[in-house]
Amino acid sequence: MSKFYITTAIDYLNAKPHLGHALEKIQADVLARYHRQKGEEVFFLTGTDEHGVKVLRAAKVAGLETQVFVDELAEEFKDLKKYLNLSTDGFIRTSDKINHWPGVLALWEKLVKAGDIYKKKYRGLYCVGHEAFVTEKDLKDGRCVEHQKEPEVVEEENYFFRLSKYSKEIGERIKKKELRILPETRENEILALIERGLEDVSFSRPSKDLPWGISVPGDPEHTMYVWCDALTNYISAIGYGRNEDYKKWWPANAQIIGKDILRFHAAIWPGMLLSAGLPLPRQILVHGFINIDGQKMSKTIGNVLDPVELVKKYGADPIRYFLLKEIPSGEDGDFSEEKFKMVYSGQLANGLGNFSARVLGLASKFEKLEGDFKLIDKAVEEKISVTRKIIDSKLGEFRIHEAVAVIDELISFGDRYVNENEVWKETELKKEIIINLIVILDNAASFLKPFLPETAEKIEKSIQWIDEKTLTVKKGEVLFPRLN
RNA sequence: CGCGGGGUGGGGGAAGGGUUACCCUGGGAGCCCCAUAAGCUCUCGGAGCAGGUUCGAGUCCUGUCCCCGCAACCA
Repeated sequence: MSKFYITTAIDYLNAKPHLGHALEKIQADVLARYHRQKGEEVFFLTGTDEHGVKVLRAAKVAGLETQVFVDELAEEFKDLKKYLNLSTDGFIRTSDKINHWPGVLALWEKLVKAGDIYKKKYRGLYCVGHEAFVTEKDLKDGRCVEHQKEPEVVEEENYFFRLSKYSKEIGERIKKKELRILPETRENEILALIERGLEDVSFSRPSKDLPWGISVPGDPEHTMYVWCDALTNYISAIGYGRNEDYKKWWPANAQIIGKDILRFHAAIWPGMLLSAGLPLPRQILVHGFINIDGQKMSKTIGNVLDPVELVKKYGADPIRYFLLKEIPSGEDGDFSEEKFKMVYSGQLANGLGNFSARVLGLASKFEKLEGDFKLIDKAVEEKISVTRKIIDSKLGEFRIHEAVAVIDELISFGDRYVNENEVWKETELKKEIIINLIVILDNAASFLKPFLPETAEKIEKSIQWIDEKTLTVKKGEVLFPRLN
């Protein structure tokens, strides 16, 4: 049995989950469920990134001890599993000293042994207000925009990782598709960046500035910076640094991330893996951002949407459906409640829900349906097999929205089939047709399972097989009640 | 300034040199009544602007206007 290891980015704990987090998790969940359905052994990982100055500050603002703060927030991210109906197998937290830290320390040592960690002096503009370095763009007339203070030039010594050494190798692996990056525009983007040559990256911060994190082995004056700390979660979670289980799962078959962190995952992370002598992930799938009513989601605008609220209001499957179908997998998309309602009533209530009710209603007129469910209409058989093929290929290309669209098309085909055959007339004589319809609905449910697990299950429960040639049907509840 | 993406019927999206530009939604007409006042058929309606390449261009090129991202060591 082949394995399929899929990860999402770990979420940074400076705020609670928003709709964008939900999108990524749901996309990953579809792939995880799909591969499970194919009979593969799947491990689906999510988690949280809990270190760094921003977390420290957010905790302070909340008036909580840092660990307490992250514990509480991490719960909210964990809860997404329940609300969004995610089939995750693991959840890793970077503050987890038992499961995560050993992997981080082991990897750091590996990089040291490879001769890729070195100390270097760094000069930068330090803003006292920020308690951090600032860059030119934070300044206006030589002063920090936020604090109206002139930054000082400060020099400090940090550990660096020799990423430059792996620049060429990473580029080649990507070009050879050993490390596949989808969609292609993202691959082009990262290749262009790599062509220019990757620079070494800073791997630590002085502990006095960053007390919340993992200390550099043998040098408590320094704390690891995010790269080695956070990226390592993908292997620490499956045992790296603790046991040999990681060899079963690594390399990841798919790592789903947002477009904002492409560089880290397609450049720094592969560099670290190469240095440590570990295989690279097979593919990186990059999603876009969700706009709300055409506007960027932002705290200042105040349009940040809470996925949990939406799920409570509309249910997990409708929200999943919208995000999967209406947001193109690798691109930016738009969410608005108005648009959501349109899709809900058009596609879910009128489409899938109504079709299901139609077919189950027609079929339930028979006490028992007997017949040869293998011997179906050529056109129906063809439609189903084409649908299956397209789903397979679309999911392989990280085009989830198109996979959903093709299932919708099958439903639409079914609706046409009902009309064209005037199935409601002389029901007895139309038994063959109804059997075909059941086959369509049954297959649609199976196709839908990774996308809308709850709905698919409801449909499947309505069709009760007695044996290969006999079934009874009971009309279930309304799948998608009308919104008003 | 630079780099990247984009401007498609009233609204939202898809396709990416080749006959009548696809889907959802909206307007109009008809069919049907099994179903969640759902379904089916027909119909209305479209490519920012200006050029160019080509037998043929939403699709390639140039210019122009507009929109949106990114600018990796963001400490």
